[in-house]
Amino acid sequence: MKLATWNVNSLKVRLPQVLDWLGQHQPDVLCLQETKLEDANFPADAISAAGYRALFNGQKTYNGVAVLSRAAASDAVCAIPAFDDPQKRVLAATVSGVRIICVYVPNGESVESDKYQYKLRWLAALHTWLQDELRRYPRLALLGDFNIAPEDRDVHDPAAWAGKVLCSQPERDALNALFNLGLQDSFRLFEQPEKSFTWWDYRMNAFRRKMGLRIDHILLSAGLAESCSSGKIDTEPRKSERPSDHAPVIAEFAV
DNA sequence: ATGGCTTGAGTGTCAAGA
Repeated sequence: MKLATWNVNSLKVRLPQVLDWLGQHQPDVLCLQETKLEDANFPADAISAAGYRALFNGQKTYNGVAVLSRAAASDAVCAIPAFDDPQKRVLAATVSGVRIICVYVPNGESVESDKYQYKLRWLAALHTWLQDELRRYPRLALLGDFNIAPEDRDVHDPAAWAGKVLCSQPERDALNALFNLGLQDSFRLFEQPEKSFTWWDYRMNAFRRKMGLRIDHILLSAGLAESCSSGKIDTEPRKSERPSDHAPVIAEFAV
């Protein structure tokens, strides 16, 4: 089974690239973040014509997530239970016996911001919910834009980013708490090149200068991680005209 | 230099991203 996640930064703008990518890579599941579309405007017909079913949970202007799958998806959940949040950042569903949880973790803005406190509360609620989900679905994948670089090797300039949002210790502690539930970072199950990132600022030619962060992840429960055969980042779409600032992340495992 | 791009909303210019 091939899973992928991609923060597209507007599905309206990136739809041609997403359709092209689906055709090239043929994933079983593609999770999208920052679709920035109300559900009424979701391009369901174009996705369907490409051979994919779609679940979507969106809003105008900001946020918005979707799960595209070749096989049918069931038991969809569109929010973290018992966490009141108007922002559309979560979509869970079961595909071919695997629980897929697509997340767009809040950015946080800066460690001094109220949005940072919201991010930490959001991550604590996600952790609580995942304890339940893992009990119900031992074969589980948590995919998305986490807005957290797990370690200094996931940061182009660790000294400059030390303690800053996306790299701060409370954020890394929250991510480690997810690892402590038994989830594993599929990318780190394999030997990887140095300076492997998933996001580069649009400004200052950051992509060309390899000034990025690895903040998009595919976490696998033990049952899936043990049969994982590949974990990688596809930087090709970041080189195209009008790219998303994020690259797709891919993980494969035997079913 | 708190900027630099990109998107959406909306038609002037700002919020938000990371």
